[in-house]
Amino acid sequence: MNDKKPAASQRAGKEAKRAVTVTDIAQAVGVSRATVSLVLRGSPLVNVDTRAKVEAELRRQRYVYNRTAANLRRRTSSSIALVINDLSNPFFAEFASGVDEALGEKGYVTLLGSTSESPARQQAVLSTLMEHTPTGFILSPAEGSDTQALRQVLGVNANVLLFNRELEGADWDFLTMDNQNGAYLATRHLIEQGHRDIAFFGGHAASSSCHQRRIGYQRALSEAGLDLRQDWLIESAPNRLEAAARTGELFEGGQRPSAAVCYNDTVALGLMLGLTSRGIRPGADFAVTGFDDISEASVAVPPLTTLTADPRERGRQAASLLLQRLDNPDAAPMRVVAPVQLRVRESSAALPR
Amino acid sequence: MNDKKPAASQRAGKEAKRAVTVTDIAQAVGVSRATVSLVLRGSPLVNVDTRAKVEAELRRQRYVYNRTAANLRRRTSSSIALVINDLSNPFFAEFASGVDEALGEKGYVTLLGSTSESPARQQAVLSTLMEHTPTGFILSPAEGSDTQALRQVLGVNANVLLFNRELEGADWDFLTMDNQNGAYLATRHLIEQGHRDIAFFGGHAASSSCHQRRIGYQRALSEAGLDLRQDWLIESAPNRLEAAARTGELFEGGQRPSAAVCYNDTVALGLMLGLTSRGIRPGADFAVTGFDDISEASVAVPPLTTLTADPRERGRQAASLLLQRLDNPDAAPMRVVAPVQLRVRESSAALPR
DNA sequence: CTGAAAGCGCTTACAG
DNA sequence: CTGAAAGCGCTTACAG
Repeated sequence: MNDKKPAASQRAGKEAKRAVTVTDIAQAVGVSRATVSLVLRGSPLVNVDTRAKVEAELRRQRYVYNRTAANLRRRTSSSIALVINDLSNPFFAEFASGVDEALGEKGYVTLLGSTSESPARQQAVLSTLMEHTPTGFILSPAEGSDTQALRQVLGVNANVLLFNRELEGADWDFLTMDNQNGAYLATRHLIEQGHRDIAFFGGHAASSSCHQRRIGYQRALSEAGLDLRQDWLIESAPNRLEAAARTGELFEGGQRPSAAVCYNDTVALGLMLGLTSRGIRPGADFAVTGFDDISEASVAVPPLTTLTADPRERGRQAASLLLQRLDNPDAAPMRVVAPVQLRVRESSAALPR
Repeated sequence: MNDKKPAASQRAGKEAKRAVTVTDIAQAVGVSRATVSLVLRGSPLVNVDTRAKVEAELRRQRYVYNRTAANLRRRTSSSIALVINDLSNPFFAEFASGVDEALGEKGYVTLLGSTSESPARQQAVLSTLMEHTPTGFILSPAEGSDTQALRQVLGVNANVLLFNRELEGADWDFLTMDNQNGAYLATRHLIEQGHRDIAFFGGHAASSSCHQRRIGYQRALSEAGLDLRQDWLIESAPNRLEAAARTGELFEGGQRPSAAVCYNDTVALGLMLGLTSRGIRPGADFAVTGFDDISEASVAVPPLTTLTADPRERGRQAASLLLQRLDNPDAAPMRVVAPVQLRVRESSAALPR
């Protein structure tokens, strides 16, 4: 039990008006509660007339099915918990929207949780959600999550689908963008535009997605016979402010890059800010690519070349993978890599020589 | 009961591993279930030693509190339903984020629902959510919602907070941006920039927020001694595409406006697109203002002058208002107007004469 | 085809 | 301070 949290309030009214129950309906019609229950669950066993009478009474009394009670008795659940870092990130908002949509179609309700990238809050949120007995979890783990601690709070046999961030030693299902290929595509695109001095900008090297993206970047470089320079691997928290602040690090060495593959769109937008404030025009003097295709990417100045993963569709996919898992609890963990497409815009134009 | 929806799956494993219950703990320790329950709920009645033994056993068996069972018995609920049109709208995503954050702090869990602006889907979603017995609803109604139908599905004594869209004949609590004052501020700002021919562009006149905004617009005009022209009141669905398509309607009359107060940012962004495609440069040849300050507003070309309402803070406020209502079910309906601030950017520059 | 009984996991008077 | 009993609203064998 969670001892920090107070709450849980009485239903409206001093003396909570009792809701209409199967008992009320049964009495009114003159049948047993079992019969009412069978009608509710659409059993074919019930006599047509009995069914009709019960259904009429159900409507008359405006009966509302109490699914939580039914779930308790049946030892099932009709909810799924969706836990993400931050709904105000448009990528995750789209994702959440897709999850909720797909779950709703299957009769599940979505329990929401957000962690603000804090592993501690994540533990607290998951623990609270567990008390509501969701059938499963769709979790985009906070950076720095501890797999052990997660397993602890989620229990051994929980149905969990990890999204976006891989976890050391976790044997849960995992859905990820094709980070490596995405960064590869972006880098190759820049090379095709004539760039030879290309940095990789932003993200935390420790995070699995940043790691994957750097590998793709590296692969494209080496395929083109270009050297990888350690001083052009620049880390930054994935927010605009820090990215802008770290812009200078690109130009500290003797040789200066003419382009940067950025960890994601937010970082790329920050970098463009940083460039502009130095009098370097993104898209004209310096090429930039992002990752995610958030809605701001297309309206940025210049519009941002990026990789699109269709987050809403990823959400639907995540939901569907989790539901598959429910039907098949003993199957081996799945690892699904969703494809990613390059969206070329003006931020990655060829530079005049 | 909802007859369209199937679903609700067994817990993991062919034969669902029984979860650890108070009974298990009670047996292991050699006390009654009542005592375990008292320990769980932190009752001071329990002997210190007994408590310690129970708590140790709770940890040892990794007991997880089943709050849904407790809620059933106590006739309470610890969830609140949040129903919005579209999570992928950044304004609502921020709002949802604030709601969830504030509810979480009070020990509530958020049930998510989205309607895609469809009243029919809204009914279905609300009906499903009702079966999960949430304590209350935070609802941003779909356009064209039927108050009667809503009251029907939500029941008489439901705790409901309406957000953003007023509903004819509804006596639920209502939280709204200051639409009227916002549009007034935007219009006055354009007048101060030297504009005298100002249109109001976008939104459905039937929607309450559009209606309010038009009133504010009108008030600013009349204060400045400017005439209201019916042909400069142009409707458009609040999406970018339709707004862009309707751009032409601004220039059909003899006299052409030099500026437009737009229903919201999305419409303004669409209008800017429409202007550009006609060779009219927004911010240089034609001034534009929006409403909402979505994240794209600041990175648009040119950056969009708009009204900011701090949607995350509105979310927190909505949560807090609903919780107030729970404590005070018999108070009169509240009507709360949240202030709105003008954010001046380049899209509303003074035009060269 | 229908009903009586037991039970999901918890809590709450009521005794003692 | 602790336990026995009843019950939240539902469902599920089991009889008949």
